[in-house]
Amino acid sequence: MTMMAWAGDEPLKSEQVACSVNTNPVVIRRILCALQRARLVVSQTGSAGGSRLARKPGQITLLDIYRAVDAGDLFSLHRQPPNDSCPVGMNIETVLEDVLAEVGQSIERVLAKITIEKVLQAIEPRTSMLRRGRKTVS
Amino acid sequence: MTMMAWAGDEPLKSEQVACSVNTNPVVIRRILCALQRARLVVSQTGSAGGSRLARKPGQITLLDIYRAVDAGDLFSLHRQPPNDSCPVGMNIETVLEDVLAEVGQSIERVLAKITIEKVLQAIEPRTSMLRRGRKTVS
DNA sequence: ACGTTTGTAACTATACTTGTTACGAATGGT
DNA sequence: ACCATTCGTAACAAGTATAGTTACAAACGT
Repeated sequence: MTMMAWAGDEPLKSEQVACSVNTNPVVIRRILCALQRARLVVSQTGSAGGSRLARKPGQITLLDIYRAVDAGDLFSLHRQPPNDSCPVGMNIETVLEDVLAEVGQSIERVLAKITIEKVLQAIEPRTSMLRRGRKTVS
Repeated sequence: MTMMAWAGDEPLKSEQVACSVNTNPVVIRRILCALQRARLVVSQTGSAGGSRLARKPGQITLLDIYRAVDAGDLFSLHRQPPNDSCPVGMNIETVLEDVLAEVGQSIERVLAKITIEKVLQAIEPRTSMLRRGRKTVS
């Protein structure tokens, strides 16, 4: 996402992103699809195709991305349900669910505060001189 | 841990805990070992052996447990390092590390507030009448 | 001395993530 | 209209992580 913000209006090919993260283009496209479903990016097929941000970097938070990509099962409890004959196991789940909900909210509050624009600004000092389509600092 | 708090001074066998969570005793013992290294529980071998809490339930927080059990890599970045030829990928890692650190701290603040005693109290209303060694509510 | 329980290693099974290949559909350039 | 290019997606292989299992030595109480 930061790469796309950095690229501005120019659409990025999955190939380019993949190369940057040392992985396969299809892996990137899979993630891009999720981001597209969440209306965070727009993609286009064809020769001049690629993906770019659907909104300004200041309008996209890490929480948006987290929710778009997260399968929802990051925090889960038992894979095996507890034995009903145990009075503690019987009732612990609801308590733990509350805790996990609190943790989840706490995470989301942090992520909601950070926009792609901020991330971009944090790395720009080191990259601005390489940036195409911008006047260099000289 | 809540089971042990519930059991009080009586040491719990890994077999008992395993049965309650529907898993194998060895799985429990593995976790118990980590908790022991963190000085949260004490275990004893032998015929009257088992594990019990090393401190009072009010002195053990979920953060203690989280740190004892957590392998530390719950939040990690790239498994493949980014390609150095990408100016964004080159610098994004430090920024993302900061974000993850913030998220981690946020989680820990939540967990630090919750003690085993609180968890026990939250489930006690439903289990107190079954409790051995306590006078029943009648 | 004996039965019991922990601690730990070694191995298997299962699930999940990532990587890869393949191909149809959409798009823009010529 | 044709063609190279790129996305979207399915199908499959490979790799990784977790959980479960078996086995056995060491520690402990009676």
